Amino acid sequence: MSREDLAPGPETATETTDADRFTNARAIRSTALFEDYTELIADLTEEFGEARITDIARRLGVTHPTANKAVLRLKREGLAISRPYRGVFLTEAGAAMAREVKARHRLVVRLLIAVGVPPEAAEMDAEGIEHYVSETTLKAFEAYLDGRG
Amino acid sequence: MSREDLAPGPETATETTDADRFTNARAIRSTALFEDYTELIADLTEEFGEARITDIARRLGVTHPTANKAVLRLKREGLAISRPYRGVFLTEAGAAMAREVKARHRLVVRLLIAVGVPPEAAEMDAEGIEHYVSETTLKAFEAYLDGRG
DNA sequence: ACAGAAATGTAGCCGATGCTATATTTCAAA
DNA sequence: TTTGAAATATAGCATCGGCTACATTTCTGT
Ligand SMILES: [Mn+2]
Ligand SMILES: [Mn+2]
Ligand SMILES: [Mn+2]
Ligand SMILES: [Mn+2]
Repeated sequence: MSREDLAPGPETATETTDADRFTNARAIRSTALFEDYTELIADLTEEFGEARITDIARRLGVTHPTANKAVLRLKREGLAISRPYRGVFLTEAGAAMAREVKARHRLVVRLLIAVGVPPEAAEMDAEGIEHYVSETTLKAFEAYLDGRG
Repeated sequence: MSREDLAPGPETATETTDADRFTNARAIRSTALFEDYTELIADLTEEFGEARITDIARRLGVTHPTANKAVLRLKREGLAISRPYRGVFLTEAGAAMAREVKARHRLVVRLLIAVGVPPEAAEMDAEGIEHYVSETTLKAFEAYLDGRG
């Protein structure tokens, strides 16, 4: 008797397994860093006209070699461009990601605050939560926030 | 003129910086895997009396060498114990983490559903979100859920 | 009791993401 | 214009968390 035989339940065609959920979370984890970088580069570009490696590193709380290496990956993925010893800029794809992430970030913060989370904690937790909020959940957040003025 | 001089604002003694938030998220990211493992090992132990590597791997959607290596790290951190070719068991510390994580998991799912997220999406997203919900936010979720019966 | 199947373990590869230490380049002050 | 400081780049190290391939041990059916 194998374990799959235990507690079979009346499962139909499609069913979300534990593995599906964990696999989904792993996939998201691998893109979360890019999301944070693009969002940050967009912010810095708006503030200063460009995103310098030093500023990226300081805002993220990492050393500049770490930021530099991450930017190399961003460039490799077509999300950013830069010339040696100069600022980093987003490509259209990178800018699109930044817009999408920023919208998600703000919505998550708003939702958290709406259900009673103190703003400081909302901002703190949102930095991690934002990456795991699906399109479906995002819509639900919007609907919830709309339905209260 | 350095950039710290720009937009200084009337900041007082303690202020949460962007770096603080990202550093917090990175710290959590490094413990999230342990949280999933301990929660899962607790589940399997309850269901089957022990947690076998094969079952852990299948539920997580990874290969068994991956699960095996993770369990080695769990043991190194004092969260689990096991003998060769035998099941994995949580230490008291591991069991405590499992209880804490499971409570957080359930509360996040309940909150998401309460604000209108479809149960399927709530379960999916919670697998990632759960790790980033602070104690403060957790309390707020509880208060919110209490105040609606 | 044994053989084959299943489970577990180990070796070794890879990329991501952090770090320190050390070049190299650019910027800014004298 | 020079030169020291700041910024950037690169080299090299470590750990984590995935994988495949292969070895070993345990379990199971005959
Ligand atoms: Mn983030
Ligand atoms: Mn963000
Ligand atoms: Mn999880
Ligand atoms: Mn969970």
